[in-house]
Amino acid sequence: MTQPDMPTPPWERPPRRRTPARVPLTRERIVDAAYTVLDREGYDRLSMRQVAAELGVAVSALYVHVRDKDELLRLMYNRVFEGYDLPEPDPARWREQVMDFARQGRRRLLGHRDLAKISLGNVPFAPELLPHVEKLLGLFAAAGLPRRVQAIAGDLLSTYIDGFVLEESLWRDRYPETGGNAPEQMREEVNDYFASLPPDRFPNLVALADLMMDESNDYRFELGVEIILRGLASYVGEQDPDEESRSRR
Amino acid sequence: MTQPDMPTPPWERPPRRRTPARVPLTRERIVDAAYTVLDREGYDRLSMRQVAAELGVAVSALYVHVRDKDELLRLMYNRVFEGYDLPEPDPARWREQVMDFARQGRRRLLGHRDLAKISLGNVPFAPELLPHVEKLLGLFAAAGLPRRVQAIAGDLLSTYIDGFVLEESLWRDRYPETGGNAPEQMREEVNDYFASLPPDRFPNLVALADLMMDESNDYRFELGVEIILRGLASYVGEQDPDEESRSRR
DNA sequence: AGTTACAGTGAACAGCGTTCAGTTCTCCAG
DNA sequence: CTGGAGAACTGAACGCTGTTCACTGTAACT
Repeated sequence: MTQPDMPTPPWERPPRRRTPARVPLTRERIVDAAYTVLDREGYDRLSMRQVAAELGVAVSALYVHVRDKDELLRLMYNRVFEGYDLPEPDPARWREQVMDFARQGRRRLLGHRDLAKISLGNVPFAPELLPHVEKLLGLFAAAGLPRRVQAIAGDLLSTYIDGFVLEESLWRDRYPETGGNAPEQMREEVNDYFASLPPDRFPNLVALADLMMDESNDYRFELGVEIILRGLASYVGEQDPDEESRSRR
Repeated sequence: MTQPDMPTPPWERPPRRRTPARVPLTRERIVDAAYTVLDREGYDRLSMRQVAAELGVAVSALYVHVRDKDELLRLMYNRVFEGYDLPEPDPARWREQVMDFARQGRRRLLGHRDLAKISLGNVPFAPELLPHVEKLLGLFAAAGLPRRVQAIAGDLLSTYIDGFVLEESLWRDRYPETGGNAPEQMREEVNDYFASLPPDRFPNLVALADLMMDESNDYRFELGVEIILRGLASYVGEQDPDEESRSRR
């Protein structure tokens, strides 16, 4: 050990500890590993044991850093929003800005297998996520929406995004193999199925058979967002809807 | 035992077999039991073993009637729509009719604990459910919506309903005990939390604190549906949106 | 140098979905 | 009434799962 009264010569123990021999486990590393397992195995096979194995560590070691699997899933969820940078609200362009938010959200959820399943099980009220909620609300406020509409618009939009992506991944799960042209084949089969229904009992389904499973998820997604946007826009400048019923209570 | 050579008196064994001693297991009875377990234990504790125990039967007996747990969940999901009776489409009242569908959907999902979780994991394309999809589409067709909007409107609406109810139940799960006034207390706590945020960093959240967790889920739900309805209504009579981009492909 | 604090270990527990070789029961043909 | 076919159901087992706990080894501080 070093003498207390002598300065330590620099070559002796250069930094006090160069490499901690064992890389210490951290929440970050655990979440990283969890994402690796998620992408490789999918949500149903995402288990504490798999995550531990990915890190070359005993299962119980995880529980030192993470209360339980639920907390791990919450930590994974929080990361979905990392690096989301919403622009300053521009009242003139709020619709494009919200559409952009939606597109970005979908892209992030599609970035990891089954991530939508995790997202739907959580409410974005973790402290780390509040800045993002705040910014989205800012967009709606700038648009001039009534307060009550502002308060619900974020929910409505996020629910749609999560639900849409979840449905995308459900279809993917049902047609897992079949090589590269799986989505194409799936679309064809489903459309054929709808088209083959008895037209007297299912006139509308038959008539829309070609559109139920559109060739472009992107288009269907954006049309959905557009419908919501038009609904929101119809409230611009209005009084809080049903305001009097509130003061009546 | 009855004597072999004597005619059986009618009161002895009136029909050849009165009660089959063991009530035969059927899909119906299994789904019934599954709902009982779901209501009592919740989705996470809904297991094949619990269902079997509920029926007083070995686990493996279930697998004679049901391929796997996934199929059981699908059967449970199908029952959500049982007895849904949509009215004949009335073009003049399509908005009320759709709102009614939404209200009915939410009420059904709220009818059993965690049912929304099951609903979100399924697409309503089982043969038994197609009549309901057909009828909903009929409403949109009668409204005079463009075909592509018709094709997506059902998805949009169902996703919203499922997502909204799921979120309701997530909040319920987080505040399970605390007696009768749990929702009231929860609302207060959450609102206070939002109101206590630093106003310079979260101006919008603070400003909307009183509305984020409204006193009335009913009101928030219907406002969401109303937004969607207004968005849909804005398309009435329009050409298929982006139609030319489709023919361009 | 000895002590303290703790990250990480390995075994264990209870419960899960699913399978399968057997047993039991029902019903029909002879 | 008997015998047998076939379905319905059982019990045990396999390999998973989340979580806990007494333990070991290492690092840091006095």
